[in-house]
Amino acid sequence: MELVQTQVEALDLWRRVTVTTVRSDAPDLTARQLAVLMTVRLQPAPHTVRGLAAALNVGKPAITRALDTLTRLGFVQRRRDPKDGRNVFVERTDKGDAFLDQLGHTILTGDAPARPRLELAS
Amino acid sequence: MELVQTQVEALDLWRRVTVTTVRSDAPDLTARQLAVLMTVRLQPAPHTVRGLAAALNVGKPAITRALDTLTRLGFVQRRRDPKDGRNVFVERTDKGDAFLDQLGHTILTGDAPARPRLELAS
DNA sequence: GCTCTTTGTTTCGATCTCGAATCAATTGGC
DNA sequence: GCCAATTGATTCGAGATCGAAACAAAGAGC
Repeated sequence: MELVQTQVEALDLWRRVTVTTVRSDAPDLTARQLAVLMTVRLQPAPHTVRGLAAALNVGKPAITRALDTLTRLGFVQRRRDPKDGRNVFVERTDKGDAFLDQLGHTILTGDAPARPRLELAS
Repeated sequence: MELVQTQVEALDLWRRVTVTTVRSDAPDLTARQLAVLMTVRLQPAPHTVRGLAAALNVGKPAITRALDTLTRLGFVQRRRDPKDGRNVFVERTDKGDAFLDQLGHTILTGDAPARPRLELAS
């Protein structure tokens, strides 16, 4: 059960996932924002603004702005380094993890995200 | 040789490709722009503004703007329907195909795009 | 021929992002 | 203690994008 073998299959997988995210009501993240979010989730901690800027080859202000957006969405959180007050650690959140889990599910299965429409029902 | 099996592997594949595109000097396309470009490339022709808007579940002005950007980049081209002057067909270009081929290569291999830095050398 | 419908584009104000430069806060060297 | 270096945030003007509404052009129906 191979998910992708050829280049066309790889591109079509990317297309299906991209179209699904565009169609969904989930927030449309920039490539940079998504790269930050996934790096924080999948790469070993700790993550600093400087480190993320170096990893993504962009300026620090770009990281700060991406973190502003991701924090506003509740997908990551900032925490001051108690040892060195200049550093800011970027940490995962449950909401960010849920967003990425949904994306992973879409990549694997091609399904649109299960709609959390009834969250107020309980 | 399975490329992705688990959700974490799928997400990490997405992360590597996203980070590679962010780091590269290739134009950063919006998710919508990329969805339009891939749909034009991978789905059967013809493609109209209205059809793309329906497929991606966005308004027609959003498609027009995405086409403006993609046309400016030379990644797609517009052509009037000779049979019905109201329709605009969106067609592939060599440059758009090359961009997507590079993306497909990155997805399959994880490699950064081969730099076309020496194109003036010949 | 005239009107209604369809298709794609443009305008509008608001919001967001960008890179470069500047700023504020903290730490380290001496 | 004091000054330079480091880190992250902020400002600035320019440019891009957004959704909704208004618009222009072409075709369809009668």
